[in-house]
Amino acid sequence: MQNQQVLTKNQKIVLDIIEKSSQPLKAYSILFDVKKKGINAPLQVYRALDKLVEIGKIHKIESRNAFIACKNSKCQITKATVFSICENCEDVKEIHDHKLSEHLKHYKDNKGMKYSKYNLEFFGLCKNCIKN
Amino acid sequence: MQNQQVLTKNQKIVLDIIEKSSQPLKAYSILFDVKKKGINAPLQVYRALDKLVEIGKIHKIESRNAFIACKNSKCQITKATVFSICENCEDVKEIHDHKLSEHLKHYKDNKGMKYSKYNLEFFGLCKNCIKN
DNA sequence: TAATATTTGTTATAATATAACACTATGTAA
DNA sequence: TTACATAGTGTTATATTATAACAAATATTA
Ligand SMILES: [Zn+2]
Ligand SMILES: [Zn+2]
Ligand SMILES: [Zn+2]
Ligand SMILES: [Zn+2]
Repeated sequence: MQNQQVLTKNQKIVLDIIEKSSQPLKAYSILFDVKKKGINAPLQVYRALDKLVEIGKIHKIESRNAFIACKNSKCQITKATVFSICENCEDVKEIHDHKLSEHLKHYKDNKGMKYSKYNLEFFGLCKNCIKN
Repeated sequence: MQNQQVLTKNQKIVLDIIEKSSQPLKAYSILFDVKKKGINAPLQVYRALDKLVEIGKIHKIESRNAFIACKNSKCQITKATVFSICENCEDVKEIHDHKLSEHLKHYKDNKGMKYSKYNLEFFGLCKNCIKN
């Protein structure tokens, strides 16, 4: 199974740092953090990121050019991602809503397109930022 | 009403070129095209793009860093966008599906977030690319 | 073993986007 | 009309994000 494959050294280092963060990290901030572990160049980070996205260990938040770890085994297979993003504090959370994902997974347009993947990003204000 | 406001010279030039294209355009390709009209620098393009996105005349395809004209008056207000993207030929279409957008518009998570906007991108293969 | 594919390390560079600042046009209100 | 505020412009410089190209090292498989 793809998401159980063995990771290489660089992939492990990069994944580790993303998993330790509750919030999305940017490629060059990851690079900065992993320099002490022997990763020196952007490409080394981007290559690891590409692979980790491909196997579903992390997701890219497209509107933010940032990467967050996935904690749900299901979207690793379906490539179906939903995020909520606070436009004030930039807090990002992955949403796992079975009903919503079923709805989207089975969505068919009238153009005959065959979908294999989707990405949905909700924007707004989180509970904290509404109060303040 | 916001989407009927008068556009400035640069905004018109940039909008014009995006509206003439059926497919999303990238900022620097827009810049290249509008140089003959007196726009010389990236910032002039990006400022026009920002404004046009803000008033809903165009949308940004986040996963592609590209901009496409909106032909639907409704998403100019709601900032609710859905796109289908062919991963083979890169054909992009905006989807206007009332049922889907109602479903998303009224979506509530259990975190107390208040959403004002969403962007959904479907990826797959278009009719043509499936055949070939 | 040899062949094959994948990953790595490295330098250089491409592509995307914003900061800062002086200036200009436009609208609003004394 | 003048004063002020707001938004847009033109420009140079720079920041941020991402990939090309190539040689060397490592892992996979036959
Ligand atoms: Zn996930
Ligand atoms: Zn917030
Ligand atoms: Zn639209
Ligand atoms: Zn296609």
